[in-house]
Amino acid sequence: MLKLTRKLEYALIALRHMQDKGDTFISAKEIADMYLIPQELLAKTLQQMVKLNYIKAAQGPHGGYRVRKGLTEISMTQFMEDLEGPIGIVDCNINAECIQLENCNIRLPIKKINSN
Amino acid sequence: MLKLTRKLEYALIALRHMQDKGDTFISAKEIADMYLIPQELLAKTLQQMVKLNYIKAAQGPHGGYRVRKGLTEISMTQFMEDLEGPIGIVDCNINAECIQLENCNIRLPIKKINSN
DNA sequence: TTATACCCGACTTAAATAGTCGTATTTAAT
DNA sequence: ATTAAATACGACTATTTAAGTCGGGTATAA
Repeated sequence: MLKLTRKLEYALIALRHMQDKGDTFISAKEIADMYLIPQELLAKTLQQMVKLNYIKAAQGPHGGYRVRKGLTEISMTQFMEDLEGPIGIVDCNINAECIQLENCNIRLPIKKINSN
Repeated sequence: MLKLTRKLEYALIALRHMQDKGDTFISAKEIADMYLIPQELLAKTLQQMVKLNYIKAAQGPHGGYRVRKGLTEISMTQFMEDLEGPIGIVDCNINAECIQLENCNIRLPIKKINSN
């Protein structure tokens, strides 16, 4: 069982909920209450999703969030990476600081796996 | 970039090293020194791998570890799960305690993803 | 009998996730 | 104008998980 982070889980729940509601703006509070999610945390996540242009926000009373118009399919992997940063099989390819570059015997195999 | 845990990384390095050495027993210390890995941690991981029957151990002087005879291909996913426990996309299917069972709107979608 | 190495559990430290709080800003409604 | 409901955002704390350490035990070759 690959563990989704809570954040991601909340994001998915909220996203789905918003999709069901169409154009209507839904407040973070409303979603948090409905699914028993910590409101502040959800709010922060939603704000992040706004920046990522997955959803739109409206401020003020009766404000809230709704999915961005034109958003149809979301790639799960993309969504995960957007919210949590890059996912891959070890960062030894990026991390040039690795002290065992010379010795490392798994770089090539890993590289192959990563590109799959 | 999916992050491997260090443990897994160390396990792979060690495994590969042992593969190169064939039948010869290699001590945890030797591997740890060569790849600058914390010895105790590596040792524990190797012990785990023994239990999982990936490798064999020999005690006493000139003892150490070598890959189990007959071990040819290793499934990466299997290996990961063996060392780190089950990997999946959220444990809401297992976790019957979940307080939002009723409301949850992502269970079915997740279920689909998990089985992929 | 000694030194080397595995075995194993308990412990500590460090890092990442999760969650909270305070304050500012926007805006609809009165 | 004022108020109340909402987002925006950064700083903080708490919790959980991963990483690493330590101490005592057992096996065995020399």
